[in-house]
Amino acid sequence: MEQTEEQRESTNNVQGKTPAVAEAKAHSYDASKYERPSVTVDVVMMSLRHRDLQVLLIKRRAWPYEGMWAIPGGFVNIDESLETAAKRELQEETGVQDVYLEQLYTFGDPGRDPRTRVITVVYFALLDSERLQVRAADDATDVGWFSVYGLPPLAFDHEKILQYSLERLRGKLDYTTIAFSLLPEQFTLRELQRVYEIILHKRLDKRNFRKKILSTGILEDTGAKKMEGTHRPARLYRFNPAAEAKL
Amino acid sequence: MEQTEEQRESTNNVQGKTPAVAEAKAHSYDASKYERPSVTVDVVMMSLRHRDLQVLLIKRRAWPYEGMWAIPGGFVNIDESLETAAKRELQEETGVQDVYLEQLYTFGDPGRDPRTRVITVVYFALLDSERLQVRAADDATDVGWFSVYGLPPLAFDHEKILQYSLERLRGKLDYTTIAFSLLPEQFTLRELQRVYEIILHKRLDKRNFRKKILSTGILEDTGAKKMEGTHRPARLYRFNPAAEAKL
DNA sequence: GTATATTAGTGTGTAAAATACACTAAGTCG
DNA sequence: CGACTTAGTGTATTTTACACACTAATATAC
Repeated sequence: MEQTEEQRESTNNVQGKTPAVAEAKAHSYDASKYERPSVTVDVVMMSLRHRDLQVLLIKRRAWPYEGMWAIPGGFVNIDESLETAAKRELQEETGVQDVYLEQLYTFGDPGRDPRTRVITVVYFALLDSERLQVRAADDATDVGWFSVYGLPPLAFDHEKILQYSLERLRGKLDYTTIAFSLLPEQFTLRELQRVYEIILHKRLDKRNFRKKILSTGILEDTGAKKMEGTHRPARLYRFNPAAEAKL
Repeated sequence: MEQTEEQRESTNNVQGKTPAVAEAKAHSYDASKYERPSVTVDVVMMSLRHRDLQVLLIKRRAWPYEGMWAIPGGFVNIDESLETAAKRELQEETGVQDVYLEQLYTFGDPGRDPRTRVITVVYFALLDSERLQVRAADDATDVGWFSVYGLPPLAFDHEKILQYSLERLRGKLDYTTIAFSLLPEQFTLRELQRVYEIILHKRLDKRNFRKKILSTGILEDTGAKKMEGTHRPARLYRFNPAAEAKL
């Protein structure tokens, strides 16, 4: 579970790559032309933790980039879809299922992994902060959550990938319902606003925010209230998928 | 040049796949786990022809989907980047270079090709209509341009891919300068408006359109005029990349 | 039980952007 | 020089975005 995509890869190379090359050469073809790249799936998993947008990273224990942090990933099995592979990664790393998951981009520059040609299809997942707390104690030796606003040095081209993830997330915020996937089923308007503020990394006006969200009809008042702390309790809302189109 | 991605694939399989499987089996591993998928790049090439948004397709000459039309594509060489592979495809099919090119999406469902596992990274290209006319006579036997609004039956999941291409194109129209890549260096405002109208598939108000485009400062008056037909000549503009940010 | 602290919740006026809409200008051709 | 055709222009209206400050409801300390 703490292995990164690239660690597993090297295991694979020993078995998969060499015979193909040998066969190609035996037929006097250009070996490089018929050699197949490895295909992996990396999953950028983001969640809100401690009022911060954080990403799950894994510490590498072998060359290259030994000791650096990396986005978790693994091989795509020959008979599973890319999305299934991504869900499997997600399950292995966080134990969570049924989260928001979308394909982000495919990175495949020949030089990105010094060992062999690796094409990696990157997925992007958003995890409900509440369900995640359960596994917080699991943050043991070499798996960790990091603020996207203060990342450690990253292996491979993973910094670029996280940069791109953040851009995509921001871009989709106001014409999709992506923000809801970071919250539990019921939430207050202030909590929703905080999601937007953390992702956009700027303050929003409370009245305008509420006006805009409520006018779409995408929220449903549960009738319940959330009491925490020594102040007025807040209404709890629920996302109404029926009104999805309105955003 | 008239081969599709999948035709080439079958040639490749004979050489690449078998040895890897044999090796895996010899070690008593699950063969499917270490078998590598093929990776191809498909390129959706769109252009404006005869006041219509058209896409370049290739007719398949072999099983599966024999006789059906498909998006052109080919293998990614082991030492070339995905984008380089896409440019190579583009060059092979149209002879055109320096066009707008972006990565669209990666499709990799195990069942999408009945012969073997193929993961295809799809790129999306927009070609300047003018430069293309030169090669119009080239539309020989099994390469053809088709209106995106009246597609023939397509092989594989290619209809879905074209659908997605069109969505992406529309989505990017008004916050990028993507439309300019469908026009020659100099063009009239009416021609630009026509690009928007054809892509969005609806009429736009002439005055509002001009107001909006000109207010961004993204166009530069060349001073020249375009005279064609028996009516008032139109100003010729040029895209000003310096003002790109303003859209 | 009342004062204090803390967050929830609400409305209005102003500026900017999007939309609807019709006539004059500059060419060609007969 | 009249008829035809496309280029080019402005204004009023509606909609949307933005700026901005007070009251409401709870818990706690005294």
